[in-house]
Amino acid sequence: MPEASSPTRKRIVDAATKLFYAEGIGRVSVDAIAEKAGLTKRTLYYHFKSKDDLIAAYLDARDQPNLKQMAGWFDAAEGGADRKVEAIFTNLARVARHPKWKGCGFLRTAAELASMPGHPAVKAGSRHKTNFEKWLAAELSARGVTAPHMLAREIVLLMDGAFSSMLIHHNPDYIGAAGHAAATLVRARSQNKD
Amino acid sequence: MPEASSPTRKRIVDAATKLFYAEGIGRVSVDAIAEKAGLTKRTLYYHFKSKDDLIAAYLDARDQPNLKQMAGWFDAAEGGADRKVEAIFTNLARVARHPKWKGCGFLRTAAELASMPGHPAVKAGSRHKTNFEKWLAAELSARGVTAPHMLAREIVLLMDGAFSSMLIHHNPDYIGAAGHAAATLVRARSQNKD
DNA sequence: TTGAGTATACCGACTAGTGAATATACAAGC
DNA sequence: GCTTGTATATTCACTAGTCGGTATACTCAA
Repeated sequence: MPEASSPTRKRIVDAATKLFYAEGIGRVSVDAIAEKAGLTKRTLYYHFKSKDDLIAAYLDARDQPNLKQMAGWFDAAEGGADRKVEAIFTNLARVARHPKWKGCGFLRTAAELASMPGHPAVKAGSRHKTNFEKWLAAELSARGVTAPHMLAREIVLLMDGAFSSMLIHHNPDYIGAAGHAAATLVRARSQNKD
Repeated sequence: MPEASSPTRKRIVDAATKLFYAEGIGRVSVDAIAEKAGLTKRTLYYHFKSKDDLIAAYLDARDQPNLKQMAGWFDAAEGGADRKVEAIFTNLARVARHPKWKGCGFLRTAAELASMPGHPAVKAGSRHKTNFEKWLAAELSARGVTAPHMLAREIVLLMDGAFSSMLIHHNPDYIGAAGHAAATLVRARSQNKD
C-alpha cells in the first residue's frame, strides 16, 4: 500500500497535471505521464490503481492552488467589492492571453467525461466549483452586499461562461464583458453607492 | 470526388452526431461511426478525408437546427423580451434533465480540442455561438431594448456558464439561476416597465 | 469503358493494464 | 554484529485489443 504523501506520488501528479492540462485527458497516455515523471508505467500503477484515479488526483491537487490564486487577485485589488470582483476577471483575461492557457481544467475535464457523470474527477471538479462559490459568497456577505449567495452564483455563471467563450472564440473580450457584467451586478446590490 | 448532398454522407453525419454527442469526440472511433451508419470505414473515408473533417461536419450540421430550437422557444413564449429570454433557459433546464442530455456539443468539442486552437471544428463552434449572439441581439434590438449587443453577450455568457455548471454539478438550479439573472438584465434595459 | 461508390483485409502505432522478478530499507532473532 | 524476514517500491517485458488510415479489388450504372 503506497503512502499518500509519497514524493514519488507527487512527481506523478505533477507530470500528469502538466500533460492533462496541456493536451486534455483523452490525448495523454499513461506511458507519457510515466516518462515525464521519470519512472516506469508499472511504478505509476503501484501508486494509482487506474488512469481514472490519477485524473481525479490531478483535479483534487488543483483545488486549493486555484482558490488561492482567485483569492489573491481579489485581495490585492483596491476599491469595493465590485472592483475586487472585476479584478478577478481582469487577471483572468490577462493570463488567458498566454499561449499555454487552455481554459479551466475542471470544466474541460467535466466536458470530456460528460458520458461518465459519476466519474470521481467530475465530482472533484464539482467540489472545487462549490468551494469557489462558497468563498465568494462569504466575501460578498462580509462586505454587506445583499443576497450574497444568489450574487455569488451569478458571478460564477458569468465566470464559467467566460472560460467557455474564451475557449471557443479565443477572444479575451468575452472575459472583459463578463467582468463588467459581474461588477454591475455587485454594485446593484451594494449600499453606499454615492 | 463525393457529392456534398449525398444521402450516404448524410447518413454518416447522422451516425457521427449521435455518437460524438453521446460519448465525446475522442471516445468514438471511426469504425464505430461506420458501423452505426451501416457501411464500412473505407466508404466513410471516401466521403470525408479525415476524422477531423467529420468532426467539423458534425458541428456545422448542428448550427441551424440548434438556432431554430432556441428561436422556437423564444417565439413560443408569451410576454416581453425578458420572459422570452427566460423561456430559453426554462426549456434548457427541462431538456437538461433528460439522461441523454450531455451539455452543449459545441462547447464540449471546443474543450476537448483545446490543444488544437485552429481546428476546423472549433471554428465551426465559434461561428455557431456568434450566430446565436447576433440573432439574440437582433431580437432584443427589435423590441427596443437599450444596448442590445452588450446585453446579448451577457446573456450568452450566462447561458454558456449554465451549460458548464450543469455539466459539472448535474443540478438544473444553475440553469434556473442563469435564466433569472438574464431576465433581470433584460428588464433593467427595457422601457415601459410598468 | 470509365469512374463513382463500396467491400475486404490489412498496416504500424499506440492503448490501458499486468505478471514476475527485483531492489531497498528496516526490524527481529540469535 | 550478523542474518533472516517482511513490506515498500521499482523495473522489464508483455498482453490483448484499439486507433486512424490505406492498398487493392470489386460492383454497377452511364
